[in-house]
Amino acid sequence: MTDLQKIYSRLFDSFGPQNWWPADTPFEVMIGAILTQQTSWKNVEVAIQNLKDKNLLNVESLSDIPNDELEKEIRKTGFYRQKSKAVKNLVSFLMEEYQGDLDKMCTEDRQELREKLLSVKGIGHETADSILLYACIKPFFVVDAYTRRALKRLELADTDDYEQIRDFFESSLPKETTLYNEFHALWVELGKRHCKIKPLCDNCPLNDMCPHPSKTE
DNA sequence: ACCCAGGTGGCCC
DNA sequence: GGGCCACATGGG
Repeated sequence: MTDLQKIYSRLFDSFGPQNWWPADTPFEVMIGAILTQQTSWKNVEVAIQNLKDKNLLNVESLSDIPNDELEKEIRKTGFYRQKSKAVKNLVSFLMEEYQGDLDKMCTEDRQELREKLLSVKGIGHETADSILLYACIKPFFVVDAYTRRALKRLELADTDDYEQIRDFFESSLPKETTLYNEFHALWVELGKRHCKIKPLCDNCPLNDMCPHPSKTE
């Protein structure tokens, strides 16, 4: 059993299945992925509900809505001017490349699709991979800040580079979307429980795996 | 009055 | 290829 498989087992046994992404449709996943950038999910839920209440959570409406009106709906998620532009950029991309058809987007070659998503302004590595994994169900491992900090803490990775860490996961684990899905969600759950600082936390399922569990800086 | 949150892009060297 | 920085609201 590899270190990563062991960690996954510990997290799964402690926190249980996370059943991500919390959304009703793949389109909702994509918009949520942008809105949750550097923002707690609680605030994103409000914004998503605002959009749903006004029947704005679809490609056509978000294509037509003026930027300042969209900003109002998503204000609570922070960085709302940037995120509003990112959402508009994404729906423009969807319309131009796939006539607004998400299924069409997801049938494209996975590497090419990733490159295209990354070329959309406002969509970076994590957002692109979140869309690929949770909206298109393609095996890309999503790496977030929690994951990087924990890997470094556990001395399993000596880099901060996103692509290297993603490659580490993808080459160490079976290429299963359900595994990638749960694993990333479990890292986030670990982070939410404040297991990100040294020592990871009280009752953290990974504490005894830390190289220096009682080191005091 | 801090610090952090399921990041990203634009600079600079 | 890194190291800063602005971006913005809400909750502890």
